[in-house]
Amino acid sequence: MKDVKARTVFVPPHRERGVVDARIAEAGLRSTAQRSVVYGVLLDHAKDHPTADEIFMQAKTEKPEISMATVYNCLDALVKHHLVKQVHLERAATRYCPNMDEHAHFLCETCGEVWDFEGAAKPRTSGFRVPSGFTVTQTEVNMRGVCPACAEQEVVR
Amino acid sequence: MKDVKARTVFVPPHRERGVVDARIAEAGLRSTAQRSVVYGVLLDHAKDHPTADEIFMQAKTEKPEISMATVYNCLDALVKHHLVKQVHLERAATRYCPNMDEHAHFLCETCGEVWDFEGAAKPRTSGFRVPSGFTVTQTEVNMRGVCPACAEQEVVR
DNA sequence: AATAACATTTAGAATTATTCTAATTCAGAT
DNA sequence: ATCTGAATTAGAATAATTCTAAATGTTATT
Repeated sequence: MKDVKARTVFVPPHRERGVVDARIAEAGLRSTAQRSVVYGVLLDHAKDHPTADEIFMQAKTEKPEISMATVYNCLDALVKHHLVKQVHLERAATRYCPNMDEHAHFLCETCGEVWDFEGAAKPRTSGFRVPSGFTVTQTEVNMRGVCPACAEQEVVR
Repeated sequence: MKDVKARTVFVPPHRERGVVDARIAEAGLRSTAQRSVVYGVLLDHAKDHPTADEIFMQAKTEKPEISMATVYNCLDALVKHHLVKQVHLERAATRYCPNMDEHAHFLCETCGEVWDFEGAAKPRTSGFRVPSGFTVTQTEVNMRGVCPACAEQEVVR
């Protein structure tokens, strides 16, 4: 009874079998089931900038045995191998972002949501005086303000 | 016995009696002894980007009754009134910076120290596509890499 | 296929940072 | 001097993250 008919599930292109694993391997990481799930979850929720806890909960639906410690381990490995960025916007849980293109993060101070703003050339130390002797390997730009939806609410109120 | 001779203590200009309180009041904050100490400590250690805990320990030497909760309250008030910036560089304790001039923060990934890099015009959304409807009130630029001292060590090793 | 060597995962405890609570004290206006 | 709301306090509570030691999985070698 090998070919029980599987329910048809839409698999988005970035989650196709092997694609995620291949990217992990390319980055020089041993690809394990857990890393694959964690990275996959992040790719699915690229716009959401989820926290470790949110990733954990989602990962559990795909792999119920996964533990929180593993989620942290995986995230650390992914960060170290430049597949994922940590985003520190608030005095709250760290968020994770798999979009490695140059972009800024915008935090709406009213609703707490986070957006990506695209832009700019790669090594943007531009505009700042980097003293000689310092090597800059990464730059992060965080903005805060009010998003359109919240601005709308203000007007109504 | 009113005029016991006080030991002569050097008071740096930014800590002169009243100056700190005046700044707090100007910012629209009620000036209390605790806020004054917390802000004063920050001004003394502007280059250190101390954590709440470090500020607490230093503040205690000036005002032993102060509590950690008050340090957090004060810092929140100072941040809200734009006398101090929160700096979120790592997955560690939030740091605080009383330098409100436009500048970037640089974290040395080897030794963990933080520097200020001066620069740039005020509302620097420059280089990023801010979608219409978003209002940006603040921008924070964080860089990471290796500081000169640590680079030196590398070479020697 | 079995083995060795090593990396990864796991559950749960431990630690650290931050927030909350309720009682007390204080600052500024009257 | 008194009043009122805001600020402070100690300590408990919560939340995020790290640590630990045992178990499991992976890869290279036979």
